[in-house]
Amino acid sequence: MRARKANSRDKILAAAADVAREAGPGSLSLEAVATRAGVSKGGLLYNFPTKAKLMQGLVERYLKDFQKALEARAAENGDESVLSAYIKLSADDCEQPKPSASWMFSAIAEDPDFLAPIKAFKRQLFERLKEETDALGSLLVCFLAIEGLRSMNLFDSDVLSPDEHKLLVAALLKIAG
Amino acid sequence: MRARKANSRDKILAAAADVAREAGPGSLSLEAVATRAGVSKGGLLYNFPTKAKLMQGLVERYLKDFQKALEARAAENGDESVLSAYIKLSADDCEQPKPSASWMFSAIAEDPDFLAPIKAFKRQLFERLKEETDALGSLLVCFLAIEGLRSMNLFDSDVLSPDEHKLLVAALLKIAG
DNA sequence: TTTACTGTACCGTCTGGACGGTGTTGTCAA
DNA sequence: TTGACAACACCGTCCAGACGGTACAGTAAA
Repeated sequence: MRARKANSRDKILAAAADVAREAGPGSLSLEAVATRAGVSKGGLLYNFPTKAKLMQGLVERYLKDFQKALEARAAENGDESVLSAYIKLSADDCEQPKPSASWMFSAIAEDPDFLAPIKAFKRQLFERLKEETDALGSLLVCFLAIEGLRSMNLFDSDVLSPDEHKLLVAALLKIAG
Repeated sequence: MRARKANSRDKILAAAADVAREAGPGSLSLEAVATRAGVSKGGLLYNFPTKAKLMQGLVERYLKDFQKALEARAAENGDESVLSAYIKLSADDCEQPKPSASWMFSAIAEDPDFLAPIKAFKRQLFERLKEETDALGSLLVCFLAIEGLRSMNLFDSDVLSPDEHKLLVAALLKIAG
């Protein structure tokens, strides 16, 4: 059934992210994912015919979720700018000490091109933010700082204390206006 | 001889970085590195007994070079702050479109712990910068923005135009005071 | 003689993927 | 209504190839 299939796909994608996070990005094997998802290797290959398709699925799901979350934030307070929504969303995302996206490293190791959709999305987001604001300098600083925050979270590099994290977000929101 | 050995080590490390950049971080095999370095596999294993030692060597060389470059920048203009030196150094580093450090992804794939020295160094640098300045908010924004710049360069994500790059650096230097 | 390799042969392990099955579900003619 | 059949979702096994690492014999310079 379609429902059954969709469930399996989601279970598998979640399992892949878990394996990458816990066993390390270099240990993301199909067998490990299958075991983790409670599916046989054959079943995994049925849903994702190749490892490349699995990676692609990971990227697509990530992008879809991110876009949805951003849209929800932006719509939540209609008066607030997209940049503010992006700042707050990223701040929340980066609160978890364990990076939820270490599967990205697996994808890069497999083939750096897998991240192309993410790069494209980011460019698009930047363009959208540029249209929104007239202070390009401030936007650049904010955008890059968020990028830095996400990067640190991804690398599991806990340089900032919680207080500093809050202070940074406040400063960015102030710059964003 | 020591000179001969040291040369071989450097050649091998450079070759490893090249292979990671050109063939992709997931294709960093000992054989590929040996071939690229113009060394036999036996010779490679003579200099780096395991792949882990090779990765470790890569990290150490990177850190040593970075520290030296930063110290040189800071000493160049004695009146200038370390933060300014860090900003300028990073801006220059990130001017090359091709990321010179994609070997980092290979190291992460092998074992995320390989990056521990880099994290420690970054924490240390942050502490040093905190001592230097009294405007913590500004420092946080600058530090994270640089982190974002480096991250984008590492991921080969060319979102910023050269003009925007310059504008950003100027804005950061202004914030840094 | 020691140092710093070269070159080759080889081993054990792991991995992606192909393949042939199996049960369950849906469809449709009789 | 029912029985045949097909599509779906998945299982379990097997295999060729790649990889890290070992072992060892040879060699050329210092």
